[in-house]
Amino acid sequence: MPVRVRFAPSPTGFLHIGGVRTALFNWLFARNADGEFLLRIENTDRGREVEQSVEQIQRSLSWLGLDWDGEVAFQLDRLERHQEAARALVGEGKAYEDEGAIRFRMPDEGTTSWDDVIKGRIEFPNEKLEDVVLLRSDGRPTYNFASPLDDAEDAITHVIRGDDHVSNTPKQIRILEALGAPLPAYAHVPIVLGTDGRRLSKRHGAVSVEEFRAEGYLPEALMNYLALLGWSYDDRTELFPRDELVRVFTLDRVGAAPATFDYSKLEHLNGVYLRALPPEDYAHRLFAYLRETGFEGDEETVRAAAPLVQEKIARLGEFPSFAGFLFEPVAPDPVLLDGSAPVLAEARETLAGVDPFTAEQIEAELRSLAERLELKPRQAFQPIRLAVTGSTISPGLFESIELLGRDETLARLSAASGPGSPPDAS
RNA sequence: GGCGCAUUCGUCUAGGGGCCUAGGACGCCGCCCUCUCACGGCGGUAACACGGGUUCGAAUCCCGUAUGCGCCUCCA
Repeated sequence: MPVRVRFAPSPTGFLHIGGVRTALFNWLFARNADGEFLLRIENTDRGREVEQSVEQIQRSLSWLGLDWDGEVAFQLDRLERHQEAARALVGEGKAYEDEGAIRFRMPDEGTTSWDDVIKGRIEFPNEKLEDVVLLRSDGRPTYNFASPLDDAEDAITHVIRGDDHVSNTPKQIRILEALGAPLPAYAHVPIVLGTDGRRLSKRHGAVSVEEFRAEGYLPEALMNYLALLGWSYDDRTELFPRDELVRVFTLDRVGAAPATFDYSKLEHLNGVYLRALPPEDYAHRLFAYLRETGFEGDEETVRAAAPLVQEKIARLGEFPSFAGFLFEPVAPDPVLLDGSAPVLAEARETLAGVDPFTAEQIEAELRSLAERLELKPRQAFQPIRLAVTGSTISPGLFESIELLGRDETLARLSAASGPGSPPDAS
């Protein structure tokens, strides 16, 4: 029997990073087995439905490269079949009417159990299973009825979902049995916690895929990180390109304990992916990202600056604060510039005569200038960096100067060394 | 409260009776490289929740306790 899994979010908001990980595990499992990955929207609670969320969910999955098979399904579209099934159960005495709603008759004795692919054997005493509502009085099915029914109809072989569904599972198993439907395998993946040890929520900084995207994370890095949250291949391998992940992923290596989301590790991994990009790709993706976020620098300069920042930043979103000086005027802190006027004036003079105006030539001449002035390289270069880039942190100084161009560089040096700059120039 | 699940460095994890004086990664600290920041290199800090068993031997098996999380909705 071919593997068939589904990701079944409710359209109650954006795709949360914990949900994405569940989707990822489903997708990896399906692709690894050459099976199918379906997307089903569980919208039986119309009241909580959030507009645009279905589009957003699809956009987030697509961005991450989690492609689904077939059309997106909507639970409510199968309303008739749900009602039919409920009526049949009532007819067989397995369910009964209760003030307009239909309830399922759960067994009172014995236990219901299954071998969870991730958590092992789980057993529930039947006396704890209440008679769940199948159909609300308005005729709409509830989640615990619609979900297993749809799974059966879609021939889902493995239900891979968050472990907050563990206690629903025995109920769904009983319903499926009453329906005479085959049981899928269940794999309950632990939830993702925020840094405060609580379930990840909006309190924890970025949690939606869109936010990570906006901050300049690469989808492949996020995927790699998410895969490592609760799953591991061995005791040392951490870098998994997408295809490799698909090849080696197995459910039995998913851990049973909840994991805490670690932003700094994600950032580290993102930096690794960013640095590994071929320079052309890097420039291209950097520019595409900046455009998306509304940054208005010209493409030529962005592309030229790309190699200067590739080794330096871990998120594309750091670009503006790091290389923004190439696109807009700077305002260096006069206090930090105090006493630097002489060096800056000398540098200005030197740079006025550098020819050709290349990083290599600029470096050579500024170094000899430092020597002449008997200054250590950093003593000479730091004020220049400040004057030219407006910050004590910047890409390589000489490359930056070359890119900025001679005129602008000289102007900035003048401005920083000119009268009125140092408060106590007299 | 009931039921369920979980519990190895701060975090993600390796580990499935002797290979563990517990390995890797992120973070953190120090040193080196160095025009700043990063990268890179080297070194360091740091964990088997607790208590009982089982066994010649337990991080690994069993029981209990504690703690955390989840569910207990005509939510999903």
